[in-house]
Amino acid sequence: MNRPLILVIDDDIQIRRLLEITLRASGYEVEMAATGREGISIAASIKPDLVLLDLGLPDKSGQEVLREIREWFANPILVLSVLTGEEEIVDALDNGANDYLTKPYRTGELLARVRSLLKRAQPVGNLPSITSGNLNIDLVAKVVKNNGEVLKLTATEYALLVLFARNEGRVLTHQYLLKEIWGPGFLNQSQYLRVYVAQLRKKIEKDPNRPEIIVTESRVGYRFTEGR
Amino acid sequence: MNRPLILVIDDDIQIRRLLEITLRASGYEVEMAATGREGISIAASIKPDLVLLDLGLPDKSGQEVLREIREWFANPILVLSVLTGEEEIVDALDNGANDYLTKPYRTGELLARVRSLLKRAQPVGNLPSITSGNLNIDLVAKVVKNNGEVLKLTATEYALLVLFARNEGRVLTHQYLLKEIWGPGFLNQSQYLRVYVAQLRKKIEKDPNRPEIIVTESRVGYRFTEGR
DNA sequence: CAGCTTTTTTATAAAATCTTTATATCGTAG
DNA sequence: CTACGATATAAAGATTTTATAAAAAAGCTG
Repeated sequence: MNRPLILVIDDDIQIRRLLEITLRASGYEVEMAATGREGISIAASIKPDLVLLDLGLPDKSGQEVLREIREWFANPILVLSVLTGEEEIVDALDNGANDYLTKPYRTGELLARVRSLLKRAQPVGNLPSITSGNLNIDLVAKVVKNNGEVLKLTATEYALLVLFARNEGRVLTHQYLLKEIWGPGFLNQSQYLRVYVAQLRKKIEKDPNRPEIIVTESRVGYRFTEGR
Repeated sequence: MNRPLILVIDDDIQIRRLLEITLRASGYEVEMAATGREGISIAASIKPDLVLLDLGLPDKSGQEVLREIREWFANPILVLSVLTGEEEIVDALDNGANDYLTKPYRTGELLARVRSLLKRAQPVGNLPSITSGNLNIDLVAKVVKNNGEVLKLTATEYALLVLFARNEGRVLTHQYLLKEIWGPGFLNQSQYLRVYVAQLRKKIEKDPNRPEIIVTESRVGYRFTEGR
């Protein structure tokens, strides 16, 4: 394989230069972008193996850039953030960042993270089916089976279940779920979620009163887990 | 790895000499600076593994030096202060110091702190996860494990634990913790902090009555440490 | 349009979490 | 030793969040 191609999106020319030197010295191809907008368009044209994104961008908020790139970009994204940005980092991870570093950071650590991210083989979310515990979701036929028995789900229930199953083990926030299923205009309609989660539980849980598959994370969201 | 390089910034020649001897005898490289300005420029050129900074400097206030160095310097900074400087210490920690010692201090303690700060040269966690002692925090899934066993934490407990873990070894002031977790309007609600620290201890400490992971720094804050 | 399904809204009980209070404990200064 | 300020902790009280059924509205389909 060729030398991996890394796209650096950072508005600070100093940092950009430093990163370029460091990364090239470690055997990577490097491309640069100074703004979020530029970054998005370059990423689209060169398809880098990894994106290094500084969250403190001037034109678009780094989070927005992240979300936008993530819509079609599957390779790892490593974000840089200032030390104080606790919240920011959590948001970034929610928005699809694979890893993060806080500035100031050590060069060795940066390189190690980059290596580790690149090594990780693309899982690629294009599976024809998802199986988790007793549940099997055929994404092509759009059929869900529980212990081999076909479940009757409405379109919304199905979309929600697929979203959960694709993110097994991790907490999905109310916001995220609402945005993905109903759209960004529904961020405060958490009641929808409660209703649909209850319906799903009624159909997939052994004992809907003591849910084990879709677990509540109070004040945060829900977590889908199967197989302990 | 080489012998760690320590930069001592102190205006008192007596103390400087003493520190130099002590540190060299323990196997460290040592550089000296007598003023804040000098300290900054030396630090910039030699990139020490640790900075030992006396807050009572003549030319610039120690706090200023601290802030300035912290803009680009990522390695640990240990500050020295006189016993009465309660306020001073809190400021220093908020300005990015990793740890502090009050004069007069015992040599053994100084060396222990130095060792502990240096040891924490990130071995690089793989994914966005933090591991510290028996604790493992998966920031993506938002799962905390203690000896492999999943802990049930509320959102606030989780946020607090993450904040601690991301600043391992470092004293976090009450103010800082309150501001980060509850917001700037809660700076005087230190009781919240006590309650939640107690709850966390109950969940992660072997013996909550003799906490080893979240340690109280009376009148200042708390320190999260694992591995001594 | 009539009948069926699905989504959205409403209502209410139950659960979980946060906040406050009360009391005990600890450590230090005098 | 005593008193005081700071800390620890349980537990009560208040508030928010969640679960669920069921009614109302909206969509579909033939």
